[in-house]
Amino acid sequence: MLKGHLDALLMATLAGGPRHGYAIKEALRAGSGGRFDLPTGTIYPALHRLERAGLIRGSWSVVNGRRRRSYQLTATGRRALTRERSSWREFSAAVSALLGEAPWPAPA
Amino acid sequence: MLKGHLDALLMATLAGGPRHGYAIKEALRAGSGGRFDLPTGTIYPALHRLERAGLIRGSWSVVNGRRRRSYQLTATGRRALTRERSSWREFSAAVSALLGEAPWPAPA
DNA sequence: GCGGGAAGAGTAGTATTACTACCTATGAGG
DNA sequence: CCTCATAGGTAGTAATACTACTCTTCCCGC
Repeated sequence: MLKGHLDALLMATLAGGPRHGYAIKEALRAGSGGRFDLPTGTIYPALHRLERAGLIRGSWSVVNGRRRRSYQLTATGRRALTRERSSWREFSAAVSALLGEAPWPAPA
Repeated sequence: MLKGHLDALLMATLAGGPRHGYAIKEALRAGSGGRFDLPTGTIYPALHRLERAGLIRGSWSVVNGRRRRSYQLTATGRRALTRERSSWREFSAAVSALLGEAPWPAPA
């Protein structure tokens, strides 16, 4: 369960240049040390969602007789990724603080 | 949007001792610097869910003519919180790494 | 004595999300 | 020929956090 941060991760894989869907899946798996080995049923619908939202743009090509859909970040997507990054930093800092061992004074 | 980590946060507020629902809400708001100011429509159903799952136990009391439901962690809940903490550490480390500025080599 | 806000608990219904389970096709290697 | 990896996809489901509301009591200001 990626709990709402999937979009950011997908966009992050595209920050270095276009990739096709399957390569995104592999990049996510490799980059997370195998922790995020997402089923295609998670990846593809999410990509379609991002495309509908105008954050990424896809285009068909054929490589070795296999059709591929390559995605790249749009300008909007790039801005969204920046926002997502800082929002993640804030969010994770807050959660980490709250989850820390001793932040909760004994209630009155 | 707390994206699946709400349960862990709720349980964390109870790690220092029992609290009633509204106090949990306030603790979360204060402890997050106002970032997690959750509506009661998020808090209460989540507490009921945790209670049904046996992770927390609630009991009614009356203070100043107002009825209160105080919750405390069960033994199971305490173990679950420990697991959630380490799962969060793993998860957030992985996401932070993937979201970092330069982890994505230009695709072939 | 009255209105409004804070304390306190709750429900109903909704939108989104990531999931399982499936289907299709090609190329390479045994 | 068969299977695996590559590559893309859909349908349907369960869970989750949300909005929007209800109900009550206490306290403070006017």
